[in-house]
Amino acid sequence: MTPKPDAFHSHDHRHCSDQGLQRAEEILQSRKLRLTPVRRQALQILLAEHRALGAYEVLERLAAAGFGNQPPVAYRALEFLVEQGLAHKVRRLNAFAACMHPETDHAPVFLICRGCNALAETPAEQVRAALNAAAHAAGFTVERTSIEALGLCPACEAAA
Amino acid sequence: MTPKPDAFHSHDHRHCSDQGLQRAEEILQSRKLRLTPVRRQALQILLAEHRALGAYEVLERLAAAGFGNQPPVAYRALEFLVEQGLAHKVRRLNAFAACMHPETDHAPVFLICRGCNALAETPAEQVRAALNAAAHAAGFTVERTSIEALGLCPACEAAA
DNA sequence: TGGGTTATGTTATGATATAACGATAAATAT
DNA sequence: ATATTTATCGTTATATCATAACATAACCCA
Ligand SMILES: [Zn+2]
Ligand SMILES: [Zn+2]
Ligand SMILES: [Zn+2]
Ligand SMILES: [Zn+2]
Repeated sequence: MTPKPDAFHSHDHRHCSDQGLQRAEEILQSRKLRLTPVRRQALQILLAEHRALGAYEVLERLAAAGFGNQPPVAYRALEFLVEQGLAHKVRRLNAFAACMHPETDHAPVFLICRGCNALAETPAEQVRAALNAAAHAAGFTVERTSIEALGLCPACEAAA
Repeated sequence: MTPKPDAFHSHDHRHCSDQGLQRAEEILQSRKLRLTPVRRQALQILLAEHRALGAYEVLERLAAAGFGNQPPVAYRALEFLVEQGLAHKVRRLNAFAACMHPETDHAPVFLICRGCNALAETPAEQVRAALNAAAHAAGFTVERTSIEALGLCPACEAAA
């Protein structure tokens, strides 16, 4: 079978980026929230790469684009994007990544390549279902999850 | 059915703690590695509670027990314990917890109560299997995982 | 246009983590 | 036993990640 285009396979990335922005606009409009210039720029910065960026990395680029250059500038924009499900925090990396399907599937499962730093958000209903089942067996009520795998993407695995 | 005794249910905790230390000794002896005084004390500090402790929290207690009081003292001991599978890092909390079954089941799945900070390590073969399957479908080779759920333990849920 | 609300810039500080180096203790090899 | 090597520990310094607090500016809606 043909592999789906994802972070691990070359693809027309302009498409990811443009579509990401467009969806964000729609989503926020429907929620009557504002995609202000900093937020928009922060999202574009994240969308520009299929990898997670540290807050200070985002900050540098925001500053280069004419915005403030103090940490809260980046953290606030990122916090907003995360709250709205337009970005996620990758806990293993203390870093942030744009969400690749902001409308559905909102508890992300990440695959992080330690070779090239590529980050893929994989649909994983079943992983969440299994986690919910395990939690339920312990009488635990799940509110948020972090599910992340570190390893090698196909290309880096082949190279190794 | 009767709930298993775990972090979320009252139990003879002395047992957890004593057994944890004893297993650690056996495991390290079999690997010809040393459970030095700082390492032993760090493990006891983690074993004392069914919750995750920040490195600086551990450091305070190490210092109070007569060890050095600079960050590397704690970080080194914790790093060793984590490498040996005797403790885990809880990424959502940037904190560390003793492993509750150091011999088996070595990719932990954590349930973190946001009400009382209790932390349970739950056996979750199926969660890992599902994650491995999802990764495999993307051609990704999994090396390490972080699987964590934040929510409410039975007691806190009942209280809410 | 006034007045509440939301968002941004800025200063300062807090929290988490590691690099580097010298001193000490333990294991190993004569 | 003593020398040599290796692992561990203490300490200083610094890097990295994150937020509190407050002033200013933009937006929104009477
Ligand atoms: Zn997502
Ligand atoms: Zn890769
Ligand atoms: Zn216990
Ligand atoms: Zn609880």
